[in-house]
Amino acid sequence: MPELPEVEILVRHLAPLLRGKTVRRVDVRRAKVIAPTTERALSRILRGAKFIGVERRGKYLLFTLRVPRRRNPVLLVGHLGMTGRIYLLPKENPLPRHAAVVMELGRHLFVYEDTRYFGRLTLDTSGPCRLGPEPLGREFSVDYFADTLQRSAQSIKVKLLDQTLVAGIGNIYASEALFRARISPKLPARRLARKQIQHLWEAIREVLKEAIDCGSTLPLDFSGTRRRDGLFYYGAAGDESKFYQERLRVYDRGGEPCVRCRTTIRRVVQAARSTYFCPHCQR
DNA sequence: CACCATGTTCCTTG
DNA sequence: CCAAGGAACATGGT
Repeated sequence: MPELPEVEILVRHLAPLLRGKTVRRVDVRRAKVIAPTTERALSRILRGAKFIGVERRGKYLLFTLRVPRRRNPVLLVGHLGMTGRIYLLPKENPLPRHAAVVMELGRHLFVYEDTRYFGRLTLDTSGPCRLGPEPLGREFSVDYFADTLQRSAQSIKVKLLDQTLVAGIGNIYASEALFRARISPKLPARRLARKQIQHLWEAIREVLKEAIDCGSTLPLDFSGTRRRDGLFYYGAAGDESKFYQERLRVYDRGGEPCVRCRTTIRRVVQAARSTYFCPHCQR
């Protein structure tokens, strides 16, 4: 899935394109992704609604729309799961096989496609309501981070994936941040020293900021017409994503030498997910 | 066929 | 009650 940086880049891309556009028609092709909203309800509320803005919260996309004859704007919540994509497609182009929700907007279609259908595009706001603070925001202080970590026996890697602790870190950036901070992913959260917590806090912010900077300087193509799909994250096709992948220091580098000490990078499984780390640099 | 995959939620076990 | 681990969700790539 896109983690925080990928969603941030997508939101920045979509915001100016969507602002002022009116939804003419809503086509739900996979009911699961709008649950618990029904197709009737989604269609009734969104038809005639106009996009005001798009924001990101953690890994969620928040679309705000003004609805005719309604006081308050409506919030449409998106989450890309592992394989979700959102882009505008010229009307004459064929729809992708796994188009889950399609909205007609003038000459373009708003397409939410998702091969595995793990993501969401819904009126249900409970997802983003459960999130912890933004890692790049004011609320995410070192003190808050330390207080929360001291109360958990969970391994620090698994803890970083807890979206109620801090929102937006996923499997890739959890490994990357721990490598940067030189902390073992297996260390129980409560056993981190204050200095390590400070380092990890900085590493998280640096890793995320650098990924956003990287994405915002690349010439991304969001057209969705194969090849480069605009999502520059790990696993995407195209030269840009290769360039991006090279920036990851440990993720998916099991068996390769550590860039700092040449020790072989190890892959371990924690909470059923892969973790990559350098057993020498990270103790 | 085997195993792996950017995420979240739910269930079981201890 | 809580934490931890695993399965489920669904599809595709290697």
